[in-house]
Amino acid sequence: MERLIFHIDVNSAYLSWEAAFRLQHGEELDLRDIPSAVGGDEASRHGIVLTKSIPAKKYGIRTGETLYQARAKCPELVVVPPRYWIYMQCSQAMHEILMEYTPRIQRFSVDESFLDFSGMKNLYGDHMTLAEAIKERIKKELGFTVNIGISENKLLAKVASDLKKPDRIHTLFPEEIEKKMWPLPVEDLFMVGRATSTKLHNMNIYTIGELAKFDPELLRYKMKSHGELIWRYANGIEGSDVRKSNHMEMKGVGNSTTTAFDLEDRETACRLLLSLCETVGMRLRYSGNCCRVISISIRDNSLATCGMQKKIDVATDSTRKIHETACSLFDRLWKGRPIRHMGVQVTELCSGDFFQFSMLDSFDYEKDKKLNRAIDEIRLAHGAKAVMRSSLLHSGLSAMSGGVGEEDYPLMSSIL
DNA sequence: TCTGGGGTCCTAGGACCC
DNA sequence: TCTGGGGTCCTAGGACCC
Repeated sequence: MERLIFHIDVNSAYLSWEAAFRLQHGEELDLRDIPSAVGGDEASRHGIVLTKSIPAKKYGIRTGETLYQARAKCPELVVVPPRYWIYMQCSQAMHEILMEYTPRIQRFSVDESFLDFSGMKNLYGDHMTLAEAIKERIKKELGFTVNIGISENKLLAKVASDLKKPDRIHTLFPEEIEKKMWPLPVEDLFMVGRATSTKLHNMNIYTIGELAKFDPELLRYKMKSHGELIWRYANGIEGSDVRKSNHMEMKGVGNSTTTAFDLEDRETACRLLLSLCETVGMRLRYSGNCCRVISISIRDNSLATCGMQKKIDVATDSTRKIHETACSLFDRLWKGRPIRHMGVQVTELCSGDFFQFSMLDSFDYEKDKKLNRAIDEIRLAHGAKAVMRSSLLHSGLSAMSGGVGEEDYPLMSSIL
């Protein structure tokens, strides 16, 4: 059957949402019209550009660079802090509009979705008219613009939505590949990042077209399966389904944070690990999973990162068990350098729906399970700060660490 | 070019088994 | 004891995405 895939991409998502929210609340200035950026707090060492406005882009400001560097390029840059709960609501509101058009939606990220309109021609007619209707409705009802890419598969639709911004609709059907996609620089291709583009340049490949016409055997030899993958992408070959993502099939859960100041002693480090483990443990239980592998990562003040993982004998969803393992990993991994950043990840998930028991462990699983469940319920109802480990009191660390920088961030909002 | 946080997948080396 | 080979598991690290 002939396939018809849309890729919807919010233009400068965080910044657009921030701007729309401010306008709705009486602010005169539209952040999208001036050089502006959403950025983290520099005092706590989170000072990077998360999203920039189109006028800011004209100054050469790039996502991910430090606010210090950004201001060097544009001294009058207006920087606003992120407010993630607003973005979640905007994302959800857009999703609800999209759902009116088709249930076949894959939320690819907070600001990107794939829609499958295959075999619905009788229902919607011309794809350009349909895309126009969706785009205008989002603009009118929610106050922000999107790009829509249209093609026969997800890869081409995604490349299409990236062509020219903002507020645009592009098609990229197979017969258009040569004209619209092949002249683009290779780094514009999905899955060609910095390391790959360097390798490709060394092979004298600079455009997607040059990659498409290159010998796939040689690419395979030099870059393994990834070489073959990007060769297929360059030729527009991709066939994955638009499928609903549900959190039951997550592969892992993690939480990491950069601390406001370097950590120099084990006690404080293990307390931070506890805070991270609280978040990971709760998300893990919320997803209905247990994990079999626990890992930590440490970035020191020289920005060197290292990690270590351990496979445990019995799958667990216990915050305490995760924390015990994390601390033992820390003791093996840490060489004493001041710590800038730490993370906890759990992987190899399996259903949490079975009885955990180990003769070798005196720890009372049933008691711990009840405790975790009770704490989770209180936090869902009253927020992360409602319950706090006594060891974290007066430590300057949050009860639950998280990337949002907001103590009262509503946990597990409707998204994902 | 030195900064965030949340993910996924792949690869290579070592241990261990047959 | 040495040499050869195949398979799996575990772990560290890299690359990519948003």
